[in-house]
Amino acid sequence: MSDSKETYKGSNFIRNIIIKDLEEGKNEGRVHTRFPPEPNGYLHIGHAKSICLNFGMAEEFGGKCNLRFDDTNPLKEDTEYVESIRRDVKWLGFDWEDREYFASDYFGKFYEYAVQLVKDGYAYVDDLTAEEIRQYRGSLTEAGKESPFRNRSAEENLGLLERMRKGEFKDGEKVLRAKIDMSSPNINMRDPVIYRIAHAEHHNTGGEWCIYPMYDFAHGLEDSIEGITHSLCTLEFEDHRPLYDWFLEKLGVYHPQQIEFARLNLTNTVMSKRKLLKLVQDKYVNGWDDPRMPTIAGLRRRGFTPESIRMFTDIIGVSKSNSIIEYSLLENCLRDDLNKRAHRRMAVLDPLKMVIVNYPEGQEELLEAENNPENEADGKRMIPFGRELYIEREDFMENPPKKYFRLSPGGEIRLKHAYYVKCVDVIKDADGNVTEVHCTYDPASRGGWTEDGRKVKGTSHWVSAKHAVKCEVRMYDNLFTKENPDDVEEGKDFTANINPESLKITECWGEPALAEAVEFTSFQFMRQGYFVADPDTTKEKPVFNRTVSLKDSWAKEQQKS
RNA sequence: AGGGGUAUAGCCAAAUGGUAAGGCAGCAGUUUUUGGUACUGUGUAUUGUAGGUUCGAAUCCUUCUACCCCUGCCA
Repeated sequence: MSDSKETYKGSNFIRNIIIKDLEEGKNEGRVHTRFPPEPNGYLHIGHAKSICLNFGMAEEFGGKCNLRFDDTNPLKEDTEYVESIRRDVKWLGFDWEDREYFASDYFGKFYEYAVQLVKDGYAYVDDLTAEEIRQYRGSLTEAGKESPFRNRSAEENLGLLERMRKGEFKDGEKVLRAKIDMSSPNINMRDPVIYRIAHAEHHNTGGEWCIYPMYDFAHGLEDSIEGITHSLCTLEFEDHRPLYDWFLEKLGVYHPQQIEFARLNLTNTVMSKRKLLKLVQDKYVNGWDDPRMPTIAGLRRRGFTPESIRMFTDIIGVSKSNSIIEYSLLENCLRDDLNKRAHRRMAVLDPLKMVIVNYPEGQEELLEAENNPENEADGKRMIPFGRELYIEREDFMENPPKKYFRLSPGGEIRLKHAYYVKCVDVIKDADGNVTEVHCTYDPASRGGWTEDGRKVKGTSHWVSAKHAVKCEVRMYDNLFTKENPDDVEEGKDFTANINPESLKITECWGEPALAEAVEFTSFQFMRQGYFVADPDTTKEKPVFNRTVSLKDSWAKEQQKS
């Protein structure tokens, strides 16, 4: 799974650290990572970066990578998300074998740790309200002040904690806090809450608990419990690290090494779970797997392949500087992969009728076409040809500009896999719009080639009018018009930048084989782009999503003038 | 003087004191039965700024600047 992929992998600071650790014999030569999502939303391309990094490092150094659900907040989590996360990680091509864990597996252990902290005088039960705790915390520039409940005895705290656990208090009535330093310049160290009361059903533990650990308490400890050697996380947790270190040290347990890296940002894309949730809930898109979403499920439905996403994460590298990757780089990786694998088909999106005037009426023939010029093993198929065809409207111009080498009056082009045709007449309607082009074909050019070495520069795709199947085509574009979707006027949010033309539903006329397309199969519609059969597809009504267009140097050429 | 980070070409990014890799984009070509693909060539980078140390600095020291993150009983 990693031959050509290797060439994209550059050096990065995390790999360098691991190599050094290995050389120094740390962790008995083990490399053990983990991917720790909270099951409160669908995974997106940013998570893919983390997944590829964590599983990739483990694989590269003969180590292991756990899948662990960080489900410490029952109010936000759901098994629907657990299932989608499993599916997405698997689809990306990674295997956590039997190492699927949940933070909730460790609730008992966390509680013991909390008791130990209380006994050792490192944690206390606080009666302050949430609002009061906030006020007592101080600000970025001012120290906080200590809670009046901060100096309760260990015995009293122990009793209170036990009663919290038994459900004797209401939500928010009390919390357990770490006793650290209310004047620390690092706000995370100002006696952070480590347990809160929530009489809520947990997706995994049901009604067993009514107190739940905070992420900051759980995270370092679960890594410790699992024997994680390299705990890779994003930059915003950098100043939480001293807190994790504090718990680990006070509890005297195994200490994983946390290394922070920069999140992935993409142009014309929002990545935060909050914003993605809003897009789904407010119906700006049709669900988490809408092909315009940067979710793994969305990308999959759009026609992305796991290989292309992995190639992308290899190419972009890993560092600590905030960066924004051009979306086109992702598309490039996709094209690169699909070019090698997608079978070619012909489909006409904007049809113009072509009549081959010297082709006998009623005659039909089958012409041979390779499925993929990049791979002979993909075989061939037969395509019906007849007197009446459809070609792409933009492949004909009555008064062509310079450098245009498609069809024009008197000109000759090649119909891909078929014949050379010469335009002999143009039919128009009353308004002067071209409705048909009449051509003659050269029978000696069968297959799209002649022995006389004649130069025919233009090649058009086509479809037999009689045999073509009508398909629905969903043309997707960026969901946001601006590179930075958050670039909005005062008082507006990112939804103001949603591209009103991010989805255009239209139809195309495809060669007959397209009616048989199986969902999630990608094709290159020749000279157009890559398209994938949507799950909505049926034999009666095939449905394709445009994954990405082909590069179009002619369009670029035209833009210059 | 709150704390923590980051600055290398349009976008990423390597280089750990030895004289600035690579990819993408752009530009110019070659090949081509996809204006696709493939291939070739192509960048005066004052390495954010100003100093310093050194035979030698993107790397070490100091100054300044810009940007990102942190005041959830979210993760």
